[in-house]
Amino acid sequence: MGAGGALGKQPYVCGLDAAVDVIDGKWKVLIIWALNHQRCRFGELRRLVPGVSEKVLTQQLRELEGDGIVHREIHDVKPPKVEYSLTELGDELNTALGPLGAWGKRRMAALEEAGRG
Amino acid sequence: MGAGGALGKQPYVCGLDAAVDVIDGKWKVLIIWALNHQRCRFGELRRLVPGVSEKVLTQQLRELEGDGIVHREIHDVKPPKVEYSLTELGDELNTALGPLGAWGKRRMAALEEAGRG
DNA sequence: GTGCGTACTTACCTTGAGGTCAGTGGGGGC
DNA sequence: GCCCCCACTGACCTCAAGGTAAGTACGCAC
Repeated sequence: MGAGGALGKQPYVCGLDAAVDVIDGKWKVLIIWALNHQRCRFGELRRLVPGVSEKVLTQQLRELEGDGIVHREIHDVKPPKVEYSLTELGDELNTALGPLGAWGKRRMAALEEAGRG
Repeated sequence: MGAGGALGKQPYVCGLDAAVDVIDGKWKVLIIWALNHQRCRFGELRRLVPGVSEKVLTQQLRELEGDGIVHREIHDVKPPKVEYSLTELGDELNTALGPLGAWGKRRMAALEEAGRG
């Protein structure tokens, strides 16, 4: 799908379309979710988002950065140190994702309920 | 990506994860968005979601149906007639998508603003 | 009788997102 | 001396989502 970083496809049919374009990428919501709770170093994110490869993590972080969702801060020190955090825009995105997350949580509960029978 | 209809991947890391799993599929948000405004026949949806092929429309509608988002009603008449509409769950999903759509709309406006300079 | 519209299904093919793995260049632990 | 950790980058490969095109069975219009 069009996980294209800044200005993925365009033109968008509607706002949802534009939002999904930013979200699009296997790990992006998880990354955003992780960054909502704390600013993180690369390695921390890697651990917080179980399953991502380093390549794809870097890639999706760059795309989120290009879309103005994530801020990247490089500390030029002996062992490299890079910190990621949400921008204000990213924070707003996260807030907008809140209801969706709540809906999903209800679905998870319903699914589990059904699973147990 | 894992556009797997009912129970796409599981287990989910969080609610967002579970929600995105349902949404996942190139045209699904557009389909849901279209169905929010009106119940539609297959051909109508085809026209409302510009760019989908018949195959993929059918496919994603079936997945949404499997996830309990969309209701499919077959009228057994001379020229086939099938109507699609949102279930209550689907309606809730759509509501949950509202803030995200609003966020995307703001982004579209900002993008356009930047585009004009 | 040719063609369009309805709602699909099926076979085949392309594309690119994501996975795997190896390399980089220093620092610190044992 | 060896290996891990930091934060990446680049080459290569896979796989499945999605695109394309054709077929189905029926009715109506012209």
